[in-house]
This record gives sequence, C-alpha cells and structure tokens, in this order.
Amino acid sequence: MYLNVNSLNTVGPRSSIVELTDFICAAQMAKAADALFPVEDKKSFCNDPNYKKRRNMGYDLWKRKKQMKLEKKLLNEDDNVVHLPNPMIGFGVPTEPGQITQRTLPEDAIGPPYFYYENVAMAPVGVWSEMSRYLYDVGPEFVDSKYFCAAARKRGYIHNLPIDNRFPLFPFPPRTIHEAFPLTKKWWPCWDPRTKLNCLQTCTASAKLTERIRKALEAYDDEPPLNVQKYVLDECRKWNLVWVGRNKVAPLEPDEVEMLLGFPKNHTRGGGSSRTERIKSLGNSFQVDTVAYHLSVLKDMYPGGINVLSLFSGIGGAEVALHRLRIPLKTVVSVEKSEVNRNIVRSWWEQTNQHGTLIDIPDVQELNGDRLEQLMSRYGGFDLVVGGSPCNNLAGSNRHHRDGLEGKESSLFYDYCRILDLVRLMQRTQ
DNA sequence: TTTAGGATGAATTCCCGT
DNA sequence: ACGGGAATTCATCCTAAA
Repeated sequence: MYLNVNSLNTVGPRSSIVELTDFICAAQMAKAADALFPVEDKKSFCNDPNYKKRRNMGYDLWKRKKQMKLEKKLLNEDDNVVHLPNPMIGFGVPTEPGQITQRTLPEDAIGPPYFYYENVAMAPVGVWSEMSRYLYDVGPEFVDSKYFCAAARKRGYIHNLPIDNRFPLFPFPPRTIHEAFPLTKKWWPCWDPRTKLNCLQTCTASAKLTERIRKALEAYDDEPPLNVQKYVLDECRKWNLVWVGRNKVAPLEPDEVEMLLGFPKNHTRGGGSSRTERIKSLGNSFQVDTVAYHLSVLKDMYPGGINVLSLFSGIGGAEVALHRLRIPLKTVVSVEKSEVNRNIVRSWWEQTNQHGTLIDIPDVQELNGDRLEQLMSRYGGFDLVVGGSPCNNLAGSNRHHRDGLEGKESSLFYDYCRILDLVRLMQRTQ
C-alpha cells in the first residue's frame, strides 16, 4: 500500500530486496496519495475563492495547511490559550486610559512573600499557559514598554502584587525618538515615519551597513525612489538605526541604550566589558520604568526596606528599579551566572552607597533547600522573589534553538519555580 | 584570546480586503 | 470569518582580523 518514506532514511542493514521492488518514485507516490483524497475535499479546493492566487500552492500543500490549522484550533480550545491584549497595557500604564485596579488571585498565589516573574510576550504558543500553570495559575500581565520609554519591549509578567495605587518613576523618560535623541531631528528624513524604536536586542548593526545605506542614498539629491526608501526603512527598523548625519544612520551606543532602559549612565561600564558585551547585557535586561511601576506598590508596605531574592539578575534591573523607587534594600541575594554582570551589579551597589547586604551566587543550582534555609534564617526571610528566566529558546530572533520552555537555557524557568516554592513553603509554615 | 561582522528563517500577531 | 501580506523579534554560529 503506502511506502513509508522514513524507512528509506533509517540506518542499519537493509532487510531484503522487497523494498526495492516496492519502491516507486516520489512523483508516483504523490499521485497515488493524491488520488486517495476524498472528492469533496478536492472540490472545496477548486472552489476556493482565492484559488487563483494560490494556484502555485498545489492541492497537497493546501490540504496540509488546512489540517494544521484545524489541529491548532482544536489544541487551543483544550489548552486555555493565553491571548495578548491590544493595546498591550496590562492592568494599565500611567499614560493611557483604562486602568484596572482590582483582580482576584487564586488562593495559593496570595502573598506575602511576593513574586514577580518576567519573560518575552511573543513566546511559542502554549508557553505562557504552561508558565502560568506553574506559577499558581496567576494570569500574566502583558505590557509593552513603549508606553514607558521610546523603545518597544513586549513582555509578560506573572506576579501576585497588588495592582492599585501604583505610581511611576519621575521624571518620565523621553517617550519618542525625537525626545530621546534631539540631535537626530535635524537629519531625520520626512519619509521615515518612526516615532518609537523597536525592541532593543543583543546585537547592533555594523558600521559597514550604515556605510552601505549612505552609498545607496547619496545618488539622489532629494527624496530617493520608493524602493530605496523601503530598503533603508526596513534596515532601520530591523537594526534600530537613527539619523546622525546627511544620509547617515547609526546604531545606538551602550550609554544610549542604558538611558532608554532606565539605567544610570555608564551603568554597564563597571564590568570593564567591551561594547559588544555591554550591548548584549543590556539587550537581556528589564526596562526599569516598567518594572518599577509594578513594584511601586511595595513602597508603602515596607517602609523599613525589603529583603529581595533576585534570580537571573543580569545587570540588576529589579535592584535599580527598587532603588529608584526609594525602597531601602536591606538584603539582596542575587543569582547571576555571568561574572561581568555580577561585577556590574556589585559596582552599582558600591556607587549608590547601599547600606544593606549584597550576596551574589553564581549558580542557581547552588540554591537548594539547605542553602535557602541558611540564608533565610540569617536575614529573616524574603519579601520579594523577582526574576526573568532566560528567553533564549523562546525569542523570535533565535534562528537555531527556538525550542520552547524545554530548551537548554529557558528550562531554567523551572528553577525559578522550584526556588519560589521552597521560599513560600518555608515562610508560610513558620 | 578577544572582538566585530556577516549569514542564518520562522513563529507569531496585526491588519485589511474579500 | 478567512486568507495573505506586512511587521516584529531579550539570538547563534562561524570566521577573519586585531
């Protein structure tokens, strides 16, 4: 009947010559399979109103796509799929109407201790419902940081914090490209309509690319033709380029990214790292104003300061947010793999004259029950467990290993859950 | 040994016309 | 409601130069 194509690729001794006699070429196979599809199906393919447009698609491909869509739909209805809000403002942002100040949390999720978990919003389908399931069924709050600064940053946050009486950091950071980079206004062409930057990532464009763009533009005195405009705009959007001269675009410098993300200038310089390293660390970080807005409700609750367990700290986005909110940091236990990042947080800690204690731990596996118990008995438990686990295997930019939550780095999410569970268990049974 | 540059798609959502 | 196009995306791997 059917020839199993996979069997042709199996390694090992071929069992017999029967396969040879059974073998028919791929075209014949397709033809044979094609004939097996129901006539009704074929009719609906031919009667498809967009059939002309999709002529080159072919019947089998059309059929397969239809099947995939159906399967997906069935899967989604079973698996309480999470939908992204539009506009992406979560329970509300300071600058837009439509605040929500009340929600009901599942019984198991009610704090303290409080937790605040972050990751990319555009994760593969099913990932956010899985993460929500592991975090006591709390629904994620999806917020785009373009409502807080001049760059987009679509992120989901699962937390059990109160959501009334939030307040933003002051002063408000610049919220358009022109406000953030006034000098670019002079060179900004009228055919570039951007007012916000796209997401700040871990790589920047090369000087060579900006040179290619300059060459493409200098052939024209006034406005370039539409196809050239499109090429330049596509590259500018892809690489977050800004205009710095006549026909000249440039990528953002590390200190400019620091400003957009709400960090003090030269924050990442402390590690003694290269430009590339700084851009990478920043690309993996929180947007401070966004996170601070959510954490601001802690200020009245803990006037004497808080103990923080910060997992996957990176360059210390959560710590900077709490500090800028003027919430005293009594104890910060910071888990971060990268030595450069640990140095950055350490030197920030010293520069801001913190009075509390900073403990850094390089490996998250080191935080087992014993170690946690030791830390908690010494410093009196944690008020907040904050962290964003690695997004490497969830992010759209990843061509190679976008494997979902079970991926090599992103599966560290389960360590966040493990540790949070331990902390909550120990503190609630006291 | 470190750093910059180039090549490398696909998953997902939004939007708009039919 | 549905399909197709446009837009967007906390990246990785390899190589050559420094």
